Amino acid sequence: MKIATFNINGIKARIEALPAWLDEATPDVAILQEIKSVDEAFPAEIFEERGYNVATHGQKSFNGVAILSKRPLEDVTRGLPGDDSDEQARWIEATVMGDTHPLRLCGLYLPNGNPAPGPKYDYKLAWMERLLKRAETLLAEETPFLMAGDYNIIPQAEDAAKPDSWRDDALFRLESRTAFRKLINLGLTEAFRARTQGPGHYSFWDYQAGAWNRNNGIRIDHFLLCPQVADMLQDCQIDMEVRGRDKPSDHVPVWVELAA
DNA sequence: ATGTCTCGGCTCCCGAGA
Repeated sequence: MKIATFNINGIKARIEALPAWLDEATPDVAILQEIKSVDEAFPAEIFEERGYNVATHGQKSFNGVAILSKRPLEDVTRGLPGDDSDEQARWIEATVMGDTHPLRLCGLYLPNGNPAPGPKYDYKLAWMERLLKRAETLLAEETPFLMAGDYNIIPQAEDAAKPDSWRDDALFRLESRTAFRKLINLGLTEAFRARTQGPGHYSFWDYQAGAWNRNNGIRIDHFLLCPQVADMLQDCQIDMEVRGRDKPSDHVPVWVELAA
C-alpha cells in the first residue's frame, strides 16, 4: 500500500496540480494538509471520480486536513484530543483495512509556532504535548498506526540547507526538536530516516528569495510509524521534482510503501 | 534581495499567515 502526505497549500490553488500528481503517483492513500477550505467547499468529486473516498476536516481560510483513500475509510474522527476549545482544523484519523490488519491513519498539520517565543509558540508546544499523549494512547491500544503530515519540525541540522538561519525559528529551536524527539522515543520510526541517511533531502522550499532555485530547503513533512507498521516499511521517498512544476505548492509529496 | 503565494473581505488592494 502506497501512502503519501502532501501539504497542498490551498485546494483551490492546487485544483490542477493535485489531480495531475495523483494520476501519476497513484497512491492508495493521500493525506493532505492546508486544504484551506470548509468541508462543503472541498471538491470531493474530482477525487471520487478517480476512485478515492474522501474525508475532510476543514475550516475557512486556514489550516484544514483531509484523507483520500482508494480503500474505504472507517471510523473517521476529527480534531486532536486534549483541548475541546481548540478550533483549528489540524488533525484527522481514519482506519483502512490492510491486507491482514486494520491500519489507523492519522493526518496532521502541526502549528508553525512563529514567532518564538510567544503565544503561537506556546500553542505549538501544547499541541505537541497532546500529540504525544495521542501516540501513547494508540501504542497502548496496539492498533497498527501511522502519523503523517506537515510537522513544521526540522528534526536535525542535516534536514536544512542553511541550519544556522533556522537556529531561533519555531521549526528548529531546541524545544521544538526535543518535543519531536520525545515522540520518536516512544518507539516510533521516522520513515524517511529509516531508509535514507545524510543531508540534502528536503520537502519544503519557501516561495521567497528563490529558495527552490537555490535548493534552500528544509525537511518538515514526516511519517512516524508504530513498531508494527515500521516492520512493514518497504520504501520512503520525496517527490521533489513536483516543486519545479507549474503553480506548485511550497511543499512536495512524501510517500511510504508498506507491505500491507 | 525590501525577493512569494494564498485566502477572504466585500475586492478592484490589503492584512494575515506561512
